[in-house]
Amino acid sequence: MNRTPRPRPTLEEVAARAGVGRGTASRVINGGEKVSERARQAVEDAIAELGYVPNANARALVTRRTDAVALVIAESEERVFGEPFFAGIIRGIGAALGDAGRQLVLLLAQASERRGALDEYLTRQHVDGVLLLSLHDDDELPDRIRAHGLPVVVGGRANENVTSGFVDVDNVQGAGLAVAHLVDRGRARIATIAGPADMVAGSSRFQGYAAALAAAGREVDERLVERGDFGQESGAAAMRALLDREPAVDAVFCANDLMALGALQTLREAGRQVPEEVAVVGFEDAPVALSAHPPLTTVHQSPEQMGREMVALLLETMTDPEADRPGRMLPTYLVVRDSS
Amino acid sequence: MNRTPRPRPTLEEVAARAGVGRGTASRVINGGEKVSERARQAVEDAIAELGYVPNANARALVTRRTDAVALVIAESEERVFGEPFFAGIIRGIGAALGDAGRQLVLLLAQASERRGALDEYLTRQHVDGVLLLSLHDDDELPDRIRAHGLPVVVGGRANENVTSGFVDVDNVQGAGLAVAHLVDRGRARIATIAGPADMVAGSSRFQGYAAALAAAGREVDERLVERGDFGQESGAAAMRALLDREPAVDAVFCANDLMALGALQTLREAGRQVPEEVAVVGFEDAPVALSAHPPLTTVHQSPEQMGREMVALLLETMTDPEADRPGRMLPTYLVVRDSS
DNA sequence: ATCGGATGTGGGAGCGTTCCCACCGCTCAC
DNA sequence: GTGAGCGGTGGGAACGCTCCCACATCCGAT
Repeated sequence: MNRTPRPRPTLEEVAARAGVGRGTASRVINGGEKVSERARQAVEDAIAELGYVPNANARALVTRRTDAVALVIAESEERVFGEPFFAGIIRGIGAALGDAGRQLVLLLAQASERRGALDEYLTRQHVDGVLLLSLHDDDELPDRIRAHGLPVVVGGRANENVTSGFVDVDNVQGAGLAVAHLVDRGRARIATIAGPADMVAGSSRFQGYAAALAAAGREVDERLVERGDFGQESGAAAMRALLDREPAVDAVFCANDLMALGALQTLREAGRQVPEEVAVVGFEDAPVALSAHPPLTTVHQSPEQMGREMVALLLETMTDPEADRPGRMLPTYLVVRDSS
Repeated sequence: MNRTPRPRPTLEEVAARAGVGRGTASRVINGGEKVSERARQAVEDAIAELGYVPNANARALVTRRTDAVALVIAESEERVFGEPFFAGIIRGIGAALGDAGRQLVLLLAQASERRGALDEYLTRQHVDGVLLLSLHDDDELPDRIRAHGLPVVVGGRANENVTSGFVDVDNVQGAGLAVAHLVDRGRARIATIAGPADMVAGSSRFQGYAAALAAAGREVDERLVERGDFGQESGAAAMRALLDREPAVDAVFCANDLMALGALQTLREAGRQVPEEVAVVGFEDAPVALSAHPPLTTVHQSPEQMGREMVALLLETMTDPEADRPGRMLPTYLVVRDSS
């Protein structure tokens, strides 16, 4: 049906039909001030009859804004759709943008060969701002984007010296919480399975571990430190190494839940009781933490709140690009379950 | 630095700098035919010096195309980021669109209250076409979109009588494969744990089950039919019901892998050997199928291919919106592992 | 010489908006 | 009665691009 889709009506046509000028019609559409009730009604009727929809391109051309914000995720589909962290943060972002009357546009920065296309898309005035999610090392994407005058907010810094606005979890504080808890529980030899040193989440959680030990008057014992890659298997391997080297270990703080799961697995295989003989604490409070055996004590972070915070920061930057805004650190808290 | 971000250069400025006309500059940018080497060089230099980037809105305003395609996923973040199916299909779509020089824009149709905003976005000439992913029942979204003259392709029909172009897995054929396999293995009492009757994936897989039994000269025995909701727990419950009612059951075809996992769990608890006493076959070939105990025999479908196919269909529709294009059914094949 | 056809080129028109200014008709104060 | 002020209105200009037509140039064929 309707084989010939007549061209979309323009504002001019709406105005003509309503018997008013183009200006008045425009005013009605844009929350019009100073329009008589009579004119407003006529325009609204005309819009309904014609099925008029404004052309966003024409509008953006003159207003220089699109009311859309891009969320760029620089990870493989596998990771994005694997970690529940992303679901949470996207929910937060979507909700906050919706409240602000803006549309969320999600872009995956998959293969690096496609990076060019992404760049173009962002640069060509399709969106008013960019949220960037990537826990990766030295990505020049944020700088490239900003070079084009687009506001950017990064979620989870890639390295310590980010120049742009960012929102991140306070990793140092969170790790400190976890370790202080283990100290409180009277644990004597508190080990850690740290994350990669070249990721902020890795290095700063280790930093928090060291700080909390220092606060308790202890020192970091290299024999009690192992590193993993945030994967479960690496956690298991690290735990084996720790047990070999230091059988007397009675607690371990893992830089994320997945590695904690691996540690739990190794401990089970080694016949060590958790938490009686060895206490285990994770970081993230991912859903798996709850269903682990035993349920995992872990540092809770809220991806949803992180998303909201990113949006808030971006909106501020958009209204006043000049102000130097500091990054935002989100607090964490400890969820004590049965593994400690 | 650069506190006053001078306005973006326009095409006119590029042309002036290169000492050519606006038309020539435009020609260079758009894969220009009929441009002298000299002019091309001058324009390219000017572009580089000025850091010129075309304004997509201005371009779209006159060309009436944006070279962007939206992928709308009408599911909760939880589901989207839970099922690996989505990761696969998005990879396929992204790759295919990239090959076609188009940008993928992902939109989540989360809370229904936000549906209005989504509608607007799609309608206002931001994208040239829409891919819709939703396995839900009676969604009017596709029709609304099409009413605005936007080409749409739906992935996985919601119901039998879809009017739009769609791409779906051939569920009937796949289920038939699975059941025929069980018949071949000499199974006598082949049960099924079907999906919801109001989803195509549910009803047509059941249909395939019935057809394969008929082909083997058997009839559907209502006592061997249970229904689940595609969740693991529902599969476990259904299996319990089957065992209670018909202890002699020696095979079960599950409408998806997750329910098969649940069934496996129940069988283990009931002390039944798989596959010796009871054979289990799933549908989907999700990653979990491989890591199940025992590894699950299942019907393989390729979400990635489905994504590519959706894009192909959409591109065709975009070049010729008139032609009535039939939906596309993708074939499946059986992956035999240790559970049958 | 003259012409016809490539090959390049410049720039006007127009895409559908918003912005803004000029202007209209009233009312109210003086 | 005059003028200031206000609610309301119409439409020109501009946003930055592509399209297309007119035109200028140069070549080889007649």
